Amino acid sequence: MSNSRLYKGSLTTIILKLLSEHNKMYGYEITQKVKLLTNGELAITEGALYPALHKLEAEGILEVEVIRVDNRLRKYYKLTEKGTIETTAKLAELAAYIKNMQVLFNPKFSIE
Amino acid sequence: MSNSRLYKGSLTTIILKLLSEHNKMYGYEITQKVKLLTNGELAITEGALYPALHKLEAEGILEVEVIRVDNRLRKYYKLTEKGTIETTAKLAELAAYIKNMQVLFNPKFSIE
DNA sequence: TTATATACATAAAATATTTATGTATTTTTG
DNA sequence: CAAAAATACATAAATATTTTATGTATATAA
Repeated sequence: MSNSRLYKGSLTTIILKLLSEHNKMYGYEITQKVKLLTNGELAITEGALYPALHKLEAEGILEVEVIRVDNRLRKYYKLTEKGTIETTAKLAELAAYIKNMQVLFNPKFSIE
Repeated sequence: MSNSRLYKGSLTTIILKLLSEHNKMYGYEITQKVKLLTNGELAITEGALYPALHKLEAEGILEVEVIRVDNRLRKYYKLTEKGTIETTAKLAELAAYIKNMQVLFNPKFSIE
């Protein structure tokens, strides 16, 4: 996911956000969408993505639908009801993270 | 560091940024400063902090000065010349991370 | 026809962090 | 005054996430 360690911990949030916007997506599609949106700067590795999707499915956050297209399999994932709630929570966490990084990196001047 | 996984990978960047502003700080002081700035939302655990400081010292990014205050030890860390360069790189990485999260999530956020 | 793109998968290794301890001194509180 | 909390360091086992390295197979582009 880029040589920067900052992305660690962001993968689940990114997946859920994309699925909240696109209704259903399959794994490969997610990698391409992220690459496209970030101009190739962020490339999700398959070794990280697929286990993450399987975990979210096992937790009941995503549900899967397998479709055969041109003799190749696609596993479409979409948010469950629980997943929609979880996405809201993850977005709140991201907002809190950003807020805290903001105060750490844009410190207002202090008297000492 | 909070129950949110998003902070994973941010610790080194936070340490370097604080040291670039405060010249020298000791470990416990860093934990308190972060807690104060984030209103207690982000608490750096000692189990994460001390190994991170030792690693940065071993890499020549930080140098240490041990001082005895009231019969208790303090290990003051400050950026080396290499550490100052590394901090610039880390801040650039943070800017890139934020830019990419921005296009993925569209929040308003800037370092400057 | 060969390389690349599409599409999934897993396992070993690396990395970072949490959780759980540990030591020891100083300060605050009941 | 005794107990608890705060200050200040440290490490080790467990956990979680990601990278790196493979693997399978089909479709399309060069």
